Amino acid sequence: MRFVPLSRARSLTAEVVQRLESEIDSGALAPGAQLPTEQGMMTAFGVSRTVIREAVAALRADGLVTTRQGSGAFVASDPGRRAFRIAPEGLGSIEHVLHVLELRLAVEVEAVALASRRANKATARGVVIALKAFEAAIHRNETAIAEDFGFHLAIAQATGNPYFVSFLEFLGRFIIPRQSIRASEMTSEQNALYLENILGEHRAICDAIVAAKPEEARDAMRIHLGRSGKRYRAFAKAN
Amino acid sequence: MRFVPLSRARSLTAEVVQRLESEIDSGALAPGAQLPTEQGMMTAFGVSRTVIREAVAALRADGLVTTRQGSGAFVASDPGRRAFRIAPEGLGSIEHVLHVLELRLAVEVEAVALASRRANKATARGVVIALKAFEAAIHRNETAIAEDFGFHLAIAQATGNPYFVSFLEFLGRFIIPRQSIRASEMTSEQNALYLENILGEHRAICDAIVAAKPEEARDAMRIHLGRSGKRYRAFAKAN
DNA sequence: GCTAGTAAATTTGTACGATGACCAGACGAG
DNA sequence: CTCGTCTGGTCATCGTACAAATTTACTAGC
Repeated sequence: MRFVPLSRARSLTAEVVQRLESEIDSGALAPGAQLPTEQGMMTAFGVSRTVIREAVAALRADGLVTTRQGSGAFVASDPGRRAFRIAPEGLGSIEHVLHVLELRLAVEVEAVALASRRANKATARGVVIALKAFEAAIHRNETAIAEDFGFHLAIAQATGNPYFVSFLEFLGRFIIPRQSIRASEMTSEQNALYLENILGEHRAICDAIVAAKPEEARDAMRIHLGRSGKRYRAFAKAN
Repeated sequence: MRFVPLSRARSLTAEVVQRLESEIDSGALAPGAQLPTEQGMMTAFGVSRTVIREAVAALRADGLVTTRQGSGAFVASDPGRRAFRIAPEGLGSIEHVLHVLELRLAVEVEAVALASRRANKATARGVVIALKAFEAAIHRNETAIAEDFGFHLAIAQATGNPYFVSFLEFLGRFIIPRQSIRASEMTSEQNALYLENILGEHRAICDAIVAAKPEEARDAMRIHLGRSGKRYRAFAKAN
């Protein structure tokens, strides 16, 4: 018998947030429309002003509403502020991790092609330096997780498109923690071999970038991340 | 002369939120660590409890902290909950819009390849239906914006990877409003011609998917979105 | 009638105090 | 050592009050 968390007894604030969110999503509260006044919501939901204000503060943090003192609270007319999230609930499953990896592959394969075409001296140098840092960390017999990610980040920087950088930083939070297992579950020799493989793949990518060969870079990145997926799958099966 | 909002006169809540955010980002408050108590923060910041509670509610909505009644407020140990945002400030500039389009291209080019390989009967049918809906809207002489986006969404659905769907839905909010100009600025004939071009590109993509030819699909999508970028650039220059 | 200026009403922002629910640790009985 | 009980601390919710900003209504003047 497994005990489920028994209905959580969600807080009033969370309740109000969800109600208002669904009102906005359903279009009952159109963009630009004014929300009921705090007094109105107090009576409508039957809660205190504190709860209403915290709920509105949460929605404001999410970018769904804006408030103006003396005027009221309004549904954000700029629909852009809403955020992209990856629910951490399903992240335990192998399937979800691979799905995230697939999204990352899509972005990085294109990023490396852009980097090949557009890298200038400084950004290309950044990629080379990141590769060397990765190599040095391996030779110091470390897990080199940060350096690994740093290499990918350097590529994103070389695209000249800031969104690639921030998106990769965002996804990195989901990929990296999984990798951290590799230190605990492998012998030192296994780890070294594993990292040497990755280093070779990284080197191929780096060469393609400095040679300004987008198609080769694309292929190299696709191979690299494809193998990462295989490695993760094999690891997950082993546990 | 453009009047800037002169020092913003930010609310106390926003101030506290930013302070706490930087504390967390800098690592002064490590993941899992307990925040000061509400009383402590009240005296530390010199504000009332209302402000503190609203600030914490905002951070909680952002996923940075979790609160437990009777225990305290803690920095979220799961770093994954943080969201990916696109700041709407720079979105007026052409450059930023093209950068977003570039990110979208990366995701969609891969998505259409995955769809070609993995589409089953139902999802492939969804793509075809979306294409027909787009065509019908054009023949009804509409702007067909929703149907256009619907076609791309159907492809994302055909990948079987839910993250492609949600990410495209997220990006759609940034792309679509820009397109909406096309209705206001064009004559009916211009619009019809414009849409016929897009329809042809969509059809090529759809054909590649049902024929299960990933590489052709990739190329078709790359051409399609590449031209979208050109169209937007031309439009922006004209204004 | 129209405009400018002022006053009042409305609404959000902030402050303060009080009570209940919940949690963690101390303490003692068995 | 294990199990209740107690106690202090903390968040959740409630209520009231005032400040600040905006909107609306009104009034005087032309």
